[in-house]
Amino acid sequence: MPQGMKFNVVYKILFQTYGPQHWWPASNPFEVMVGAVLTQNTSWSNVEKAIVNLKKADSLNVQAITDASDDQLAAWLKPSGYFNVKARRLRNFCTWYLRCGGMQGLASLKTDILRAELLSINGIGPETADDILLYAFDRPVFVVDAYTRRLFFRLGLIRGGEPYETIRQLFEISLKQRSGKQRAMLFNEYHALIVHHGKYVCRTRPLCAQCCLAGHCSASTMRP
DNA sequence: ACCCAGGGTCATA
DNA sequence: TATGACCATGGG
Repeated sequence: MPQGMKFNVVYKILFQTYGPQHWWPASNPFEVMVGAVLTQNTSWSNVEKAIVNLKKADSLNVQAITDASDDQLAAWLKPSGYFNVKARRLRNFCTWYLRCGGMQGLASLKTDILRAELLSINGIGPETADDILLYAFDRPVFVVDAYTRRLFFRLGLIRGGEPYETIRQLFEISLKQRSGKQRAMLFNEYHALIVHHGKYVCRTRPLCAQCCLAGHCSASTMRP
């Protein structure tokens, strides 16, 4: 079987195993963007606590975050870790968001331009930018994260150490034959499935057969 | 007590 | 280009 075809097969198996995931877990695009920054190298359960803090203060919006003091912002973000860094990154993001005219102005940009704009923000790297492009703007961009690298290394479809951009393009080239909207929907579900699967496999055995696909490993720390 | 999590920046070679 | 230090909380 051609290598490119295997990326389609893996999707099929994941979907048949776990079913649709309804991602991103957020109620609106701005909340997606905030969550994308807060979840950098951080478990989602910790991010949720910070999101709750912002909501309780009625501050999960550009204006409130922009108006808040550094100390106040850091206090809300505390449970998500790296709170001083993330407070600065969230502020950088909000400044950019307002300068670009909010969702209205940003939605009118072509994907390449929007991606370059996001990457110009200090604190927004490739994965965070792609989370935002895919889950807040419905753009057909594939998100590559640590789970993606681990799974596809185990499946023998990548070497694991490739640059982010190399792996992203591998997915986007292999997953073709669809319209932009259909691609966005596929990429959305695919990444969500990879993360879901990744939470239930072990991370200690580099080439654990149980962790490749279908079936959970006895060495997993998080069994369903 | 230790390991890790839905990364990114910056300094250094 | 490619490593390494650093950021910090909460759950297993």
